[in-house]
Formats: sequence, structure tokens, C-alpha cells
Amino acid sequence: MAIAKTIDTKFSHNNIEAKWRSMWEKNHTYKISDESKKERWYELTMYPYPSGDLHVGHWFAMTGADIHARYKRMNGYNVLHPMGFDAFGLNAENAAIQRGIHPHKWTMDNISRMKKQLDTLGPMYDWDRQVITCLPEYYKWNQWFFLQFLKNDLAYKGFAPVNWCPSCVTVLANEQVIDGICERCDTEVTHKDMDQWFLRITKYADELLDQESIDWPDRIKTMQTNWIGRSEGVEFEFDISHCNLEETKLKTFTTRIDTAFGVTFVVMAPEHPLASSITSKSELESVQNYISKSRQSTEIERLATDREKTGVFTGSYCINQLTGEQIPIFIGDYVLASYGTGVVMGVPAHDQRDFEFAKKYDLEIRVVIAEENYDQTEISEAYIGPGIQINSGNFDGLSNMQGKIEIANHIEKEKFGNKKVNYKMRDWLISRQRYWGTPIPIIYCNDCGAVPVPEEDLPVILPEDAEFLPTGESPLALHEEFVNVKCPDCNKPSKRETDTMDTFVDSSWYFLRYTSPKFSESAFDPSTAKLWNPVDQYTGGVEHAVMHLLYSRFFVKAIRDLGLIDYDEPFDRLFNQGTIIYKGHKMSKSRGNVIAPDEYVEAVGADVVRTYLMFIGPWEQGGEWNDSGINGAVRWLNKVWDLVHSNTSLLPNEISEDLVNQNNRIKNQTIKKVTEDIDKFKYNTGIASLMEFTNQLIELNSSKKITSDQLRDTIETLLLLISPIAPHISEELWEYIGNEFSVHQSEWPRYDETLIDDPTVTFIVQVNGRVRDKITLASDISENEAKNVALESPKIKPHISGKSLNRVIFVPGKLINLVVS
RNA sequence: GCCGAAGUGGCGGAACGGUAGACGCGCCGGUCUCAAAAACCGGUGGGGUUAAACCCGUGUGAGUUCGAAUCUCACCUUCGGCACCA
Repeated sequence: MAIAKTIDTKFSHNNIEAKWRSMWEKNHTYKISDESKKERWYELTMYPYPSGDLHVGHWFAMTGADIHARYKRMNGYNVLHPMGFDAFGLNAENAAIQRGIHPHKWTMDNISRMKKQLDTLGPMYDWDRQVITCLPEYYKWNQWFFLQFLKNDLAYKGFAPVNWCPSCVTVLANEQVIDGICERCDTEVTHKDMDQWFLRITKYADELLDQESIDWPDRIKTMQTNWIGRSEGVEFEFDISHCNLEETKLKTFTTRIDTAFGVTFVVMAPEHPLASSITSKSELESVQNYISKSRQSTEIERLATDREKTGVFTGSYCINQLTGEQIPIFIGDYVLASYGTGVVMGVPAHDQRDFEFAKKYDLEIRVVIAEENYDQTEISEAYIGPGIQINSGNFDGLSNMQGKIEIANHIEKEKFGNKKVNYKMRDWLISRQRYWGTPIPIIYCNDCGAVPVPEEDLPVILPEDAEFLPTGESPLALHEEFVNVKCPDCNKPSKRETDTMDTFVDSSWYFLRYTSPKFSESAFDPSTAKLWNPVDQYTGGVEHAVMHLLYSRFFVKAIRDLGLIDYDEPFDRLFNQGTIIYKGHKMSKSRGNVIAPDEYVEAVGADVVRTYLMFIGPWEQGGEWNDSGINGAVRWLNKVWDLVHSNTSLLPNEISEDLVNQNNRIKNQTIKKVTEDIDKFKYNTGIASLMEFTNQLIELNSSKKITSDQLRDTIETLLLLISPIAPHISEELWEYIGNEFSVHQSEWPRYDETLIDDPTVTFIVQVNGRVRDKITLASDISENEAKNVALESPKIKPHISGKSLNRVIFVPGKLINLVVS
């Protein structure tokens, strides 16, 4: 795509940028030392997937993080701001299938291209710290963590109905299915029953709910809380001992045990293991038809909430142990197998879904919680509010809140069930039936079962010479040499696990690896990890709210319990930058609306692109790329360039004290504003005030209201303030004014609060709240004096003449409001 | 359906109880030029006026307040998240 016509920079941006990048490289300007005595700051931004080309969205994310990291560094911190690549993933494998390029080559080629592109941005990365997750030196530790998890009952293999993406040809974790659609390829997800590896994230459900100690956006915290979905209730058992099954009890889960006397039916999920066996002979055919039909329906169909509730009677009954009543058992697909016990007690009077089901199948609707003024007539919808227990045996007359407690206690005492906490979140399914990922270090032996690969045999290397067929068959499963091994325990011929790990395993601990990327004795050097972690400031997109961000929190808690680290949360602060859109849409290759930064960098330079991106709008919000908007950034940096290069020999040597103070005021105000804005990631307004500052200096220069010494000093401040945003040109100009290399190793300017306040100020004079005049007054003027001045104002007089002054509102240094009538 | 965020010039946005529209883009007029671009100067919410004054204006409607884009309530729209979780 050809870039829009831009105006030209007045400086040769390409030379300047190349010059300083090589200077920084040569001087190790951004090399990070673990030994520094300075306070440490870990500024992390989410590492990219090496998809091929860096687009403007990457630049947007990375520039914002780089600015903040540079700012922290100038404020005296030893800053770790590393970069790496999330290098395993399906795109690489699909490229192999479609174009015959090996995933390793595809990935590494992309990485080297993206690194070059990233370097043109002028970031303060120390590439010695880079992490590339597809290399054995990294994924070995995925395997090692897996083995530790296995030992500590945090990893297990389980047979379960799982999400299957027919396009990616693999299973997916629940977090990776969004509204029934595969998160990465937008294909409708189906179900399969498979034996898969899980990580026991649910063990940490309650701890993950505790977000007290982390400074994260509420939005993300809420999303995680909703995802975990804790609910307290009772597992209530119905007696089925008369059914001649192994099980004698049918377990249901409810949060409304107060309604247990209103149960008029029970519904089982179609996938429930007893669904067929509990069915009577006469109903078997219709039940099996129903089950197979519902199994064929897609996730999307099943999730539609406005769908009519359907079900089928099993011909069997269970006993409500509280009442001794016979309760009909149904199969219905509005009940989810994966939540609770997969069986629901139907209380149509107090649950809308059950109500609809009862209406459809003509089942009794028995009110057991009476709302205020309940008149015993038939109800037209379920009543879910509070009320008084009725038709509830000994519990009649209690409030349902009390009923909830006492019925639960009664059930526990009589051993009809137990109080129980349930979570919506499931364990993390990490098996993937694909090649380009970390091999799961397990060997299956006929005699010994699933045997972990001994730690000393790690890493289990992903074989290079795999065949990539478009059949969906995992290349590893076809790789004889890889598959056929000896059992580590008994030495008999055995088979390797051919599934690989979810790539979210890689990103769950990469922030630890950055602290010692070459350490070979373990996943990370405990001493340097302790030095840098947890991450002080993490930035990235909001799309990882319940995937990467949740998994990482789990990982940290899990390895803390293994004794490897001693803190609870990976990321102390989190900030989500927004998205850059173009032509009204998020940029994507398929839509053909991708802005490649390279051409703009060539045309106007990285500093301009950085500045423009940060100026578009609040970093938090993102915004629309506007082809002509970039001219504003060019003009500004041109002005800065001209200002610094302007001839100052004609400036006066002395000016009035008032002018000196005023010039100082502008400078100190700007330092304060820019400091506060960068601190809060409000780059757009920070840049705006720098533009204003530049305009003011140009004006002072041309009107000779500044001495050359003061101008030089002020320009120095300007360059320091610009340097995190436009690192190259500020370095060039820093050198030009005769300062020592490097502006990036200089201290952030301080402001003097006492120099900021203006001795005179424009007072707003209002009459009845409407602005009628503006008068310049001493900022510390008293109410009385201000009132007298205001009353004398020719602009005010007509508005108050003939009226009586009832009240005066006075805001010191700002405003006076005369209330008249 | 539930929860959350947001609605401000032609556009991106600023202000977040006290001058609405900072800063920038674009546009209009001027200077320079043979001409254009760039640069520079001026203008740029609507009405009104020779010019002022003045009136209207931050999604809609009410309210609180001396004063509301900002706080409260209701509604509309947009965007996110959740959504048969028992």
C-alpha cells in the first residue's frame, strides 16, 4: 500500500536515526546490569507472535511501553524492558502445510525480520535478554514445569468432552472458545470425548479471585471474576437406589436449596454418564434419539439462551429425600454436563428456565417461597426474589434466607447431601494435537502406564524432520523415530505422547525467563528472578484478560507452592492500551487495511511515527490512524529542529525579572504536566503540552523576550522531555547544543512548585453564574478587593444595576460570582 | 437479558464542579512565488451585529447547585464483557 503524501522533515531522519542506533549499540547504552545499585523497575509489554510483519498496532503498543520505560530510567531506576517472541503456534505449522516451509524456518525468518523492524523504532531493548519460546533451551523448562506439576498433582490426564476446532484440528481450552467460536480462527467449535492433559487451575480458584494486591483495571478483574464464576450452594442427592444401578444417589447442585420442597422434576444433561442407563426400556429409543440429536448440535446452538427448552422423559423416578416424593427424571440439553453435577433439580416456581420447561411438559409448578401479598393464584413467571417459606414442611414461615441456611444444615445432618462451592472455570486443558509446540514429556508403556520422561532426559526435542500433511494428522504421531521409545521404568518398547502443549504455557512464565534467559540449570536463576520480579508494570491488549493473564497468575501461584519463588502475583500493575483502527476497523491482513510502519519510517522517520501514534488519542483508547494527521508530528519536530538551530546571537543578555520569571514558569509548568502525563500513560496530552511549549519558545525567541542563556537552558529541558517519545532526534539535538552523550542517560528534569504559580491571574467574573467579564488580578487578591474591582467593571455594571447583591461566591485565584436578583 | 465504559466543532481529541472546544488534522483568507509546494500570519461551533453587546450550544429529558460537558435519576445510541452456570 502506498503511503499518503506527507510533508517533509527538515532533518535527514534516516541518517540521524541510523547514526544514533549504532551509537547506542556501540556504547551499550541500553545494556542492563543485574549488579546496579539503583532501584529496579521491571517494565514489561506483551511479547509478539512472530507472524511475519510488524504493523502499526505493534508500534503503538511498543512505543507506549518504551516511553514509560525510558521515563522510569531517567528517573533513576535500573529498568528491565525486555523483548522476545511467542514463537510456537499454529500459523507456523499452517505455513508449512500450505507452502512447504518448515515451521522452524518460517518462525526464525519472521523473528529476524521483525527484530529489524523493531529496531527501527529505536527501543531500549537489551537483545541479550531476548526469549524465543520455540527453542529447546526455552521449552525444555515447559516440560520441566509439567513434570513438577505432575509430581504435585497439579497436572493430570483426564477423559472428558472437550472443545474441538475442526479447522485448527486440535482441542482447545475453554478460555480459547469465545461464544462457541475458536479464538484464533473463528471456526465453530464442536465436541469430542478425548483423553487429555489438564493443569489443575481450579485448585487456585479462590486465590485467583483475590485481586486485592494487584493494581489492575477493574474491567480485567471483573472479567476474571466472572470467568472463575464462584457460586456457593448445596449438592443435594436424590435417591435412585430402586433403579438397580451401581449408583444409588443422583447428585444435583443448587444455589437455591431454600426451594428444595418445590422440586417437581429433575433434569440431566444429555452427556451425563447415567443418561442412558437410568432410562426405562420403554423410553430408551426416544431418549437415545434425543441424546444423539443434541450431541450433533453445535456449541452455538446449545448456548443460545432464547431457544425453547427441550427434553425427554426417561420413564424413571427418583426420590426427594426431604419429602419422600417421587420425582420424574428428564434429559434436557439446557442442562450443562460440565457444570455442577450435570443434573439440576427442577423448581419451576422459582427458576425461569425450569418454569418454561414445566410449562412445556405440563409439570407441576409448586410455590414454596411466597412473595409479599402472594395470593395463592397461578403464577405467570418464576418468582426468584426473597420471600417466606411455604409448602416446606418444618421450614414453613421462615424467610427464605433463613430457610437456605436451615435446610442446608438439615440436609447435611440427614446425609442427603453437602454444602458445596462450584466454579464455572474448568481445569486448563493443555493438550494440542499439533506439531509446532512443546512436546508433552510422557511415555506410554503397556505395563507401567503413563510414565514421565526422567528430568535428566529433558528436553524432549521436537524432531525437525516431520511431515506436514494437510490431513489434520499430527506430524508427531506419524514420526516413527519420535514415537517409538523404551519405557524409562521397564525398558520395554513404548510410545511417546504425541500431543504438544498449548502455547499459553510458554507465555505463563516468560517474564521469569527474561531475568536470566541463558541460565541452563533451571527455568530461571532464582537470584536474578528475585531481583527483578514481580513485574512492576505490565502493558498489553485487553484480549488476554481470561487467557494469558489468568494462566500467568495461576502459574506463579503454582510454582510458588513448588518453592521456586516467594511472591503471589506476576504483574503488580497492569495497563491496557487500546487498538489502532484504520478505515473504521481493526487492522487485519484479511481486510487489507494494514498500515505498515516501514514505509512511514522511511518517509518521515521513526520519531515522527512514534510521536504521531502517541498523539492520536489517549493510549488507553487507541484510535483511528489518519493519513494526514501524521503531518502534525512532522511539523512539530521540524519546529523543534529549527528552534534548536536558530541563531540566538541577537538575543538580549538581560531581560526584566518579570520575563525571567514568566519564562521559568512556562518551563516548570511544562515539566510538571509532562511528568504527570507520562506517569499516567496520558501521552496525547503530554505531547500537546510539549507542542505548546515549543510554540511558546519560538515566540519568545522571535520576540527576543528571552536571553540566549535562558533559551539554551530551556531547550535542554525541552529535549529531555521529548527524549522518551522521540529518542533519535532528541539525541541528535542534545549533541548539537554541545551536551555529552547521551540524553538517555541524563536525569529527568525536576520542577519547582514555587516557580509555577502566576502572581497575576485572569479572574472570571460571573453574574448569576454567567461569565460577563475577565479581569487580570493578583492571584492572592482577597474576596473583598476582588468584589470591589468586579463591581466597578463596565461590563458588569449593566448586569447588576437596579438589582440587589444577594451573595458573592469567591474562588481564590480563579473566579468571582455575583448573585443578584 | 445482565454488567461495564462511552456519546463534546468538519475530524482526532482537551477540560472532568468554575473561561467548553487545549493541542493537532482539515478547511478558508493573506504574505512569499512566474506558479505551486513548504513556511509564516490571520480565521475557523451556530445565530446575531458594520462592529459589539447578546442569545443558543457537550446524545435526549428532568433534577441538584450561585454555577453542570463534569454530580443524580430516567431514556436513546454506540462499543466492550458475560449470558440456559442451576
